[in-house]
Amino acid sequence: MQLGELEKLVLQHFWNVKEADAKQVHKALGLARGNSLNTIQSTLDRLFKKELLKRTKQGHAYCYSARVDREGLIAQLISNITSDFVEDGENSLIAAFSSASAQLNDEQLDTLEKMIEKQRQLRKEHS
Amino acid sequence: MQLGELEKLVLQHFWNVKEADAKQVHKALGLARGNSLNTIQSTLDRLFKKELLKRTKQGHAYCYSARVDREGLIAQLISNITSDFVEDGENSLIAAFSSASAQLNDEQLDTLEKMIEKQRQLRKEHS
DNA sequence: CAATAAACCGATTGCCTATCGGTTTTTGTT
DNA sequence: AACAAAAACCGATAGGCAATCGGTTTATTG
Repeated sequence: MQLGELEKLVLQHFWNVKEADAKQVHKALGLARGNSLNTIQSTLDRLFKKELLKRTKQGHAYCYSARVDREGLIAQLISNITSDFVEDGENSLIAAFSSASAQLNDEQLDTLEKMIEKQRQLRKEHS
Repeated sequence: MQLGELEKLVLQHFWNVKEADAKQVHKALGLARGNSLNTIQSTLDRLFKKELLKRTKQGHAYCYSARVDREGLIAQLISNITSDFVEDGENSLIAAFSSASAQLNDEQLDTLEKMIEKQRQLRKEHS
């Protein structure tokens, strides 16, 4: 799945603002870039069709919000882009991690390990 | 950097065969797909320009070989695709790892940790 | 210095994002 | 119910890139 520049901006916006309709997104992003409201609408629609945003009719306008969080999208993008190069189609994310870890130096491996610990910790707290 | 289907196939080929010229790649991949030799040449050239293959004049023909290994390419793709969504421009690979790890379950975190250990082990052996 | 093989150039197609104008549909109001 | 305003929807265009090749130029080699 290919993401254009505007699409990325819009996604980032929805990781900050819970929800918004086309007009609001236009005001927040489009005006500064000189986009028409229509351009914003098309982009929202494309992201909806890609299942990255969800929407509900709120009165007259669609109200959009993120369907995936930042972490989820990143994981999905990694899987997509690397799935052709890794075995284990079941879990191309793990496989990609594994491959990419070869590029890290010792210090970075440490960092990564700490992140794993932090993840585990987060989960304990949440349960 | 966007990779097409044929480009991916060609890259994979060069992770198996050290080096080859256009004619050989054509024989190995192109014929089965019904590609002309020219199509293969264009693709090799595009990959060369993307700095994913290197080449040297060998007699009359260019002899191509991989410029990045599988792990390096995967790491690069991850960095490219995620750099717009992660802080730490210095190290979008680590940042991407960190983000994506939120998507893994406990078992997968274990797996990942074992991979890190394996990496460390490999390095000890190599030194 | 020919003959041949490969590189190089340019054109076309197809797919996708970005971009809008214009038309249709919906909604809230009188 | 009729209408005005707002939003959705449709269709068209432009631009970028991979894929695809035909044809021309250049280079190699006997």
